[in-house]
Amino acid sequence: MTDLMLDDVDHDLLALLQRDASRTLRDLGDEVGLSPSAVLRRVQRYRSGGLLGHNVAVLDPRHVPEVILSVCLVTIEDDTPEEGRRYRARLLEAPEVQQAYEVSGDYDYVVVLACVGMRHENEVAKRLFQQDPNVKRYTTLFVLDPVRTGVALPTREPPRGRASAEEVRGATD
Amino acid sequence: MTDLMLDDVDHDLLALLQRDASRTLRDLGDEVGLSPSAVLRRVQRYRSGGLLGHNVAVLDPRHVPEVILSVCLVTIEDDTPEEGRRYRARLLEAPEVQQAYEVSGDYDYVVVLACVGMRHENEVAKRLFQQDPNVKRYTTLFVLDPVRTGVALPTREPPRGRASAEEVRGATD
DNA sequence: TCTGAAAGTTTTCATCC
DNA sequence: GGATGAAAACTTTCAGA
Repeated sequence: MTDLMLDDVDHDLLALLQRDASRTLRDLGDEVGLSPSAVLRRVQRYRSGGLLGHNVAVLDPRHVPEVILSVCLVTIEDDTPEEGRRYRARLLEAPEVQQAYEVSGDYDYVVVLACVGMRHENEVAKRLFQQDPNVKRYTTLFVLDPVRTGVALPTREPPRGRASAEEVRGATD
Repeated sequence: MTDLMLDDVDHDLLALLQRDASRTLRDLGDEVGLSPSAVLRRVQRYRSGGLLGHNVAVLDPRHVPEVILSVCLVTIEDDTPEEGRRYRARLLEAPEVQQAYEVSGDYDYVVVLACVGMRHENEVAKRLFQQDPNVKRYTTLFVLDPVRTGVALPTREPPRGRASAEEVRGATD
């Protein structure tokens, strides 16, 4: 799939949608200088190009009772492509894996778990890390404060200067 | 603020909204066995209780040209409450900080950066980590593969069994 | 607290620029 | 590509149970 060509209005729209996807087409159009239907056409283009996925509701982790976030740093035993593929499949099977990244550097995977209560957290960590034949070692960092959570991505390097600082800020500040 | 009381329907609705917040009230109501207006009343309750925040559009990082995700493990110099507060404020000023967690264990903060191109990444890491007076040391783990990204939270411990495995899965699988 | 219907908006699409 | 306007669909409110 070839990358979509994005102009300035596209970058602005994508930043706005990542902050609040519930705004109306008219509202968005007013902000970027387009009619509602022109906004819709662009949004449909992002979707069919695979750039824009679903809209999701964001919960505030501080308001979910007993929620425990933890960051697990994982070193795996056997880094063949095939074993890697299988390990990633096991991670994806677990709904508690909120995020998983294959990384370069001192570890092989960074996995963020979202669990309800310590019992749950331990059970999941045991299954995914302690008992997994492909994990050499791992460390758990428990989250004391989720300073910021979000999945907003910049679509271009922000211009230097204060005016653009808000552009890609996540929705859960 | 006191926690909201959530029944089974609430847990189901919250899981559905975290997967796809664009579904209609009628559609959601059909799935959980309520009328559209009953669903609306519950959603409004989550919002006013602070549990449910904005809806956000999720981009696929693999489709954003030049996007670089990196996980930075940070050890800080001076862990007084006041210095910690100031450091978190500096992190929150940077739009490139997609996620930041204060953690217990081998490091003090885990920071996920989302940047456009290596030049941008280096510039941000220099500012937030190398040049920050409160950072003792840090390591950068570059993301080779974003196996899963998302912010879905479970609101209750999932029952054991295959039926519930999809319940809280993120929207970007 | 729910249902069901009415009123007000929004999304969507055909058409023209 | 974008604007306009009409039709369809959705959200929101409220009366009644």
